[in-house]
Parts: sequence; structure tokens; C-alpha cells
Amino acid sequence: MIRVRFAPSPTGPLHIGGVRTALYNYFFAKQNGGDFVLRIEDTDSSRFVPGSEEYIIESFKWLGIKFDEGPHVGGNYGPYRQSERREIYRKYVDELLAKGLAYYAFDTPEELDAMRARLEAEKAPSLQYDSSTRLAMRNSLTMSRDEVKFRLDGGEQYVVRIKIEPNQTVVVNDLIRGEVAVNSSLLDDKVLWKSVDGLPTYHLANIVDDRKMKISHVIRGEEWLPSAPLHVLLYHYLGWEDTMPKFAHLPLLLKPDGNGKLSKRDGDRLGFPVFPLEWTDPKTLETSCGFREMGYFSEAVINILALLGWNDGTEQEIFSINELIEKFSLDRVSKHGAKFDVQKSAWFNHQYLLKSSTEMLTDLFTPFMHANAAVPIFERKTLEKIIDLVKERVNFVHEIWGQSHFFFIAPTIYDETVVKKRWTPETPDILTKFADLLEKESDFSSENLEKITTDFIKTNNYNMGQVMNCLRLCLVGAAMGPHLNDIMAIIGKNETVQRIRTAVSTI
RNA sequence: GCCCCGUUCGUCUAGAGGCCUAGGACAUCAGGUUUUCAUCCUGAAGAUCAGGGGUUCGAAUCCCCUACGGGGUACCA
Repeated sequence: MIRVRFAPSPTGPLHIGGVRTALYNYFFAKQNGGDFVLRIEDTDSSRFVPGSEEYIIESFKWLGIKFDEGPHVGGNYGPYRQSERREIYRKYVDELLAKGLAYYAFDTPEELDAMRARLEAEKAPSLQYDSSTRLAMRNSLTMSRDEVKFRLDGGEQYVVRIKIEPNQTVVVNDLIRGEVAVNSSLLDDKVLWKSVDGLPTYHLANIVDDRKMKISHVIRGEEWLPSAPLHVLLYHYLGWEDTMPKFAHLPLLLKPDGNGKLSKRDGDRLGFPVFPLEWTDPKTLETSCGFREMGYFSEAVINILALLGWNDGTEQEIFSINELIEKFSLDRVSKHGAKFDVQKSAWFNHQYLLKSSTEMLTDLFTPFMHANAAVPIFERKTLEKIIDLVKERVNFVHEIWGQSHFFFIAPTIYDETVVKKRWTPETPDILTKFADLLEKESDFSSENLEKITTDFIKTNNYNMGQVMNCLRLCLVGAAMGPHLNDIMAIIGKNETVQRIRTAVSTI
């Protein structure tokens, strides 16, 4: 049975790197008929940010990604918040302690700093708390059993550290990177149990939960690769080699410019979303924009993220979520970081916008239309016609207004450069003649208007550009927009004629 | 500093020893279509495959070194 988990910390909004990790987990699980579990890793109470968990859940709801288990949906392996699993972990620390695979340490933060300072001064090859340094520290390896008991009974604060034997080769088999071997001397005696809040650290909690929740594959970001050997060691120490999950460490998402891991600030700095949803920091009240609010379709976001580090080997770039589930494979995940490309993302959104139904686009556009005052109420059918005429020119729904406002509101200013280029002394006469002609016309369908204008131009021996460009100027105010007969048909006779007369008198 | 991972057009990438005079997409530029703009179509430019050594008849692909980039190095996850 394939079971994977997405295990974020509730320390703020989830960024798109995390979303991608979740997506890859999801594709992999669903492809194999497995389960996709949400687990909240909140063992660091000091970094807890209220609203994070709700944010995470809402984000995936928007994306249309469903968890099979999690704090919000329940499941047979709960609870799904580590803070609610305290009792579960203690047993295993005690077991490691009893087996001599872990030990108590009483060093204060100041003492640890002093140790590192001393090692640095000595130009020691490493500054770690490990086999080379632990015997100089205050821990149960250097104290008598009685003294340890005395301190413990006296309620002295302690941490539990894993005891790593030097000079062993620890091998991590990674589904994406192959075999990664590390000498255990390079690992430090990581804290497994914290004194400050009486909770395990990520490392221990993670291993215990993955075991208890029967996780078969751990698919996570590359930032975990350096601690993967520690995790492998923990599986051995606890005698859980038989159920050790398979690991896959994903490449990171990088800053679009410069170097480094993509971070919160990049979005605001570069003007693109780093988060699925808008987020307001509860403390600073600072707001960061989200894909949803920026007008991205959730399917487009999934598609964009899926292709940042994976492809199916063909030239296909547009994938539905079902296709992704069907085609995703870990061995086609790239090994190097990827930079987010705003322009290509906009293109993806354009593709999804074109695929969207006119009805849906009209629904989405309506609020933007109402946001602009003094807009005439068109019939729904007319609105849909307008959307169909302009949708290919925009990447986002909110851009539709910029491409369609002239349907609703007559131009008040006329593009100077076009006036200069096209408006000749004869223009007012020509256009007035045309307006007079239109005024007598009863059939204002697009087809008939096409015929009328071409006939008008032919019979008077004008040329196309001479008439049409100036007519466009009258109706639109600029050299843009769909075919004029479509525009005239939609705004109607009175409005068309009036716009021509107004322009003739003002230009 | 030390450890780990990586490195193909500006960006995302294809590439599993000969199919590579390195393919596609976005962006850029040019031409065409169009009454305008956009779409669309065609084309161009753009990567001596980070550099250097090997291995091989043959290397973008395998090995080594160097450089560069990223990650890690907390009682954070």
C-alpha cells in the first residue's frame, strides 16, 4: 500500500515550493491508488503562527487537491498534529535511552556556545557536538549514574541526544539521486528531545509518525537530504529497517533573479505570487499576494508547478490534473533547482483561460465590470459575446476590462499618435457621411454592418485604412480592439452614431 | 570552514555512448494574415552541453579534478 504524507509546519503561509512538494506526493499517491496524508508538524511551539493550518487547508481546497487523512478530515492514524501526539514519542526516546543509543545532556545554551567558540579558536575541523566532543560536555556519558538521577529527579532541564558512532558508512537510497553515502563521523549528536517544551525535535517525531502512519514514501524538499542519514540511523536504532520508507528528495525552487532559495520576500519584491492564497501576517499585518487573488486559475497553478522540475519526456506542456496523476513519475524529476518564470506562468494561465467556458469567464468578469462605475447593463448574452471577442487577448480575467471598456464607455480621449497618423482634413466629412448613412440603417447586425461599410468605402472610392482607422478612433479611442462591425453591433446604432459625431467635433 | 546535492539557449527543459550540424516551450526579433491591436502562422537569433583531463573507434551522456550554484551545518522545520 502506497501512503505518502505532506508535512508542513504551521509557521506562516505555505509557499509554492511546498505546494509543489505536496503536488508530487499527491500525483504519486493517486497514481498508485494510495493515500495522501496531511500531517501538521508543530513541534516548535515558538514558531507557531495562528491561521497557518487553516491557510494550508484552504489552499489545497482551492487547488482541488484532497487529502485522504488529516486534522481536518480525520483518519485511522491520527491525531494528525504532532503537538497532539506528545505521549506517543516519549516511549521511543526512553527506548533509545535504555539501549544506550541516546543520552541525556545538561549543557546550557551558553555552554554550547562556549564549546563552539573554543573549537573555533582551536581551528577544529568541525564545531559539532559529537563523538569527538561529547566527553568534554555535561551529559550522562560523563556523569555518574547517581548524578544523572539526582539531576533528573531535581527537575533539571535536559535534552536527549542521539549517540552516533563514528566511522560508519550510512547510506541513503534516494529515488531521485541514487545512493548517497555519508560517514557518520560527519553527523552530530542531534537533539531528539527538547528541554524547552518537552517535545521531540522534527527528526524523532518524523520517524515515529511515518512509522505509525505506515508511510511508504517520503517525498520532500532537498533541504532534508543532509539530515536523511540521521533519519536512516534512527530507523536502525529503533529496529524499524523493515518499514523504512523510500526517500525522494526534490530539487528546490529558486529565486527568479539572483541566487538562493525562493523566499517570502521575493514575491513582493518582484511582483509575482509566492503563495497560493493571499496572506496577511497576523503580527505585522503585512499582506503578501497569492496566485488566487492575482487571477490565476488553480488548474494553471498546478500545471505550472508540476512542470517546474518534472516533464513527461514529450513536448506536451499542458496537463490536466488527471493526466498528471497518470503520467507523473519520480524518476523523471530533475535534480537541479528551478527558477520560477512569471512570463511563462502568465502564458500557462492564458492557455487555461482560452479553455474556459464563456459562461464561467463571464461570471468571473462580472465583478470587475461592476467595479467600474457608470457601466451600462448589457444583457448576459451580449456580455458573453464581448468576452468571446476579447478573451484571446488577455492572460487573466481582470485584464478583460482593459480590452473591453470601450464596449461599455465611450472614449473621452483619443490616442494622439493615431490622430496624427490617420486623421486627415477629409476625415470629418467622410465620417459624418458615414454616420448619416448608419442613422438610416435598421439592420445593425455584424454581418450587415460589414457589408455597409465595405459598400460605403467602395462606392465613394475611399480606401480601407483611411476610413476604418479613423472610425476605430471614434469608437474605441485607440488602435486596438476586435473588428469594428462587431463593436458597432454590440454598442448599437445610437451609440455608434453619437460616438462618431462626438469625435468629429472634438478632434 | 566542513559536508551533501547539482551544472544543456535569458528562463523551464529534451537528451540513458553513435539518431545531436543539441530538439521543444516561454520571452526576444523579423515576415505573413488582419480595417487597428492582439491572436494565429512562418522564420530568425539564442547553448563550442561550466572548464580541464581521461575512458572509448565514438561522449552532452561514463570516470576524475577544478570552478560555479544550491542546500545543510540550531533545544527550526
